[in-house]
Amino acid sequence: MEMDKLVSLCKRRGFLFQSSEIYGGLNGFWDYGPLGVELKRNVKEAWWRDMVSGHDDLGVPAGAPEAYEMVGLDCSIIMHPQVWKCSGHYDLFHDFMVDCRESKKRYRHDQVKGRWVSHDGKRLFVATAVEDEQQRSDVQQRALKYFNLRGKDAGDLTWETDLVSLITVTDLAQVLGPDAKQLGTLTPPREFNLMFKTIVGALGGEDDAAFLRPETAQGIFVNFKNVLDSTRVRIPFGIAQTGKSFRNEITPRNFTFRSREFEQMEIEFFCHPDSSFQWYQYWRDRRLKWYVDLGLAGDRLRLREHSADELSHYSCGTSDIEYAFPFLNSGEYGELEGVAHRADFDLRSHMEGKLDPSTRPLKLETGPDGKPRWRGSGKDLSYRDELTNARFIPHVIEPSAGADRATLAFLCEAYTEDQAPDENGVMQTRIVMKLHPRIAPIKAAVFPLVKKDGMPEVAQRIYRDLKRNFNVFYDEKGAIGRRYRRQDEAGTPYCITVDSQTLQDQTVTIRDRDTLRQWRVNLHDCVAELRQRLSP
RNA sequence: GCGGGUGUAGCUCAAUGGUAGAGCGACAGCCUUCCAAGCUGUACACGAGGGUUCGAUUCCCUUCACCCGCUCCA
Repeated sequence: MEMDKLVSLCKRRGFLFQSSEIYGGLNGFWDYGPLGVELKRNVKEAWWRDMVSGHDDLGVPAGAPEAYEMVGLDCSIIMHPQVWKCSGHYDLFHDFMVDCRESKKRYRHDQVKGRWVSHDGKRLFVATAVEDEQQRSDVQQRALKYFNLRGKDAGDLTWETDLVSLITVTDLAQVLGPDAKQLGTLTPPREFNLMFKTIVGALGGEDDAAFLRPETAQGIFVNFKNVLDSTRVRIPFGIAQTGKSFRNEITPRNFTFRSREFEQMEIEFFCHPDSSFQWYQYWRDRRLKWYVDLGLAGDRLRLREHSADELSHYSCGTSDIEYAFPFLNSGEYGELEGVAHRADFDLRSHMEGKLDPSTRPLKLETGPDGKPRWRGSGKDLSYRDELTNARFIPHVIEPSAGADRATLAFLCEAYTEDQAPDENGVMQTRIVMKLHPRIAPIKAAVFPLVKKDGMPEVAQRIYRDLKRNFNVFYDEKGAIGRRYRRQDEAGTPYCITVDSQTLQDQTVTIRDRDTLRQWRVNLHDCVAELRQRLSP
């Protein structure tokens, strides 16, 4: 499937529009149209129902170590700035970058290392961005090459310093960039604010800076104690939240896949450290199955377990649920959801202060003065087992899904072109969105076969009956075939048609979107018929 | 952020330094007894800003957006 066909259909039928389109659009922002908003709401509602409100707190789900509870939360988008300092986002999202005008490459300012060297009265800083062990040899080779010397002449070079960070260099004109052949090709370091900054208070200045959340998860961690104190939940349990998050992506791309404003569906699942790996496996498999059950079956969906060197030091497992989006190259997958074992990193960070994720066991990150880089809340976020009186900091499993990415994947998977006969029996190309009935924006359309003989009146009564239960659509205009095809493009799974036989025996036809099969049911049974077919 | 490409009606596309045309779609009406192209009619567009010019949708510059590649991000 070519992506532009789907993009065109989304625009044409009102699934997705570019944000602020009449003003030329805004990079990285998208709007959901009348069909799109129904689809995305259905995706979020299916997630909430399947994970939270419909969860059976008493039973042990297949694959789970034991029964568990689920509760929800909806926290503010703007939180105390200290939240992001302790979570690590503040440091991580404020990188300084330098670009190379010659090689067109971009580097993190603090990660570029190099040495001052001089030869024949010329002095320069040879920079490198290769891995630690190879930095010295890379610097030497490139210095020799620059001065047009052979390897055996390495002794002619005068090294003024050992490897130092590019941060220490003020005059970029004397720098040989990591992939450059000429001097002075690096731009001055520029700050990348990956968190959206805003001001709290009408008279606020820089001291009142706050951030739009880059993830919903931190709101759950900072409310962990509130939930414990107000709900009687006991470990193991999960807190779920859906909501908007914001990241100032450098390169928004690929339709809605990488947006600057996006919606997440996240669970933080709190459990005992001893059973955390079993819970990680449960959530990984459970979340994959959710996508399969809603229609993402097949090769385009996969679970990818992160390799050991990809994992954070504190994590003993992370998996991505990925989908082979049509805009990616063959063999490439895009992340729909990450299921991460986060151990006690987050709760401890909000207690003690920002932890250094590269330490094991985790230690507080300290500044140049030896004091904590960012102070935590100082509140006790440990958990006391009321049966054993044991006190511990829970470990966390985090299934973090993108609502817009899931919605986009469902759209991509649903887009189908097949052949269907026209009124003369000639096969015509048909565009049909084969969305799972649970997430389809319109559940059924009701038509009178023709606009006369009392058929519209009967069809309207059926429409009103159904409308109390489902989002259904009534249409009496034009040829019946055209009305069917319109609903195919909207992804409506069923069409109910009143014909002349209805007037005799009170039955109507129901047409299946995917098979084009039709069968008759009594018009009073339409609600029951649909309910049975739309239930999870 | 860099390089390349693209921007004309809701969608897909055309033409032109002298005031834009088609197909599909939409709407109104007619006709239609089950899978889009039967008839009549209607509405709707040169992404934005500036420049050159008597005159710019067309040429130039800037900008915005989208696509491809790199980079980046996770």
